[in-house]
Amino acid sequence: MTAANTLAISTWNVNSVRIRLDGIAALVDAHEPDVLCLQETKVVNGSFPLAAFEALGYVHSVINGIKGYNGVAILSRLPFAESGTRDWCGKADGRHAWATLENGVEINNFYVPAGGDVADPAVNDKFAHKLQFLAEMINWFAARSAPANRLVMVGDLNVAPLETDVWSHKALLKVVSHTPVEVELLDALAASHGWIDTARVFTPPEERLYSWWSYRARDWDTADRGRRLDHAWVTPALEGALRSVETLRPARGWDRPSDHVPVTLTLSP
DNA sequence: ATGGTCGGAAGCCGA
Repeated sequence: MTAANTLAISTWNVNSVRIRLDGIAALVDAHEPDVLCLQETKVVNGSFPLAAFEALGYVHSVINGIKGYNGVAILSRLPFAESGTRDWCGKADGRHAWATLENGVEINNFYVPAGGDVADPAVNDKFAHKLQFLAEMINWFAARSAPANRLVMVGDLNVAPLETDVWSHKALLKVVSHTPVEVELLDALAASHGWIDTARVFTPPEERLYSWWSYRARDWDTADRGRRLDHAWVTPALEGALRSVETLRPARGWDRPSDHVPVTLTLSP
């Protein structure tokens, strides 16, 4: 548990929760999050390794898994006042879970579709799905009550919006995750509810910042061809509560790493 | 240079 009156929330695309339990324990050692928001858990709810999380003190949970791919989960040391899951784009494909803590802070954990390889919705259904998913998020949050609500949104949003969120802006302009149409949708999502991109409060936009490096690189660290796909946003009501955002780059070099690293947001709500 | 490597419902598919 972090110090009194602080709330630490880690988001991590683990690329299989069952194979990443050692890494999760290492993340807990490093950041001592109160709440863990995981994506790509890749396991049905009945086979989720809850006991491993309970042993680390995360006795409260909401999980939304499907067989073999996708899947999200929120594991918490703090109790929930409410929690649930939601389907998007008419698919029960394990991409959203939410939980409201007893202090009223609502945490939304998303796994936005990656979008496939071709950045054209007319020929690539996965890209069309991604754009529709982001559009639904915009409408959903815009229709909610005032941004005075204390909301957190974290997860693998699969979009790197800033030029410094990718290793080469020019080289990735036509690569899914950094195309203008995706970036415009993510910007519209942020604007729709006044969301604050918290990592960029602490790391200036001029500075490169990544959370994902491909498995396919021969030497991910030296090549450093990363992208910032994992995000932690808060509504303006929590702006004054922001304390830190840490991106755990060393996790990419751990044994059996995920291709994403954890991002931990600390608030004094 | 259009490959490369992971993880799972495997021997392919999604990332």
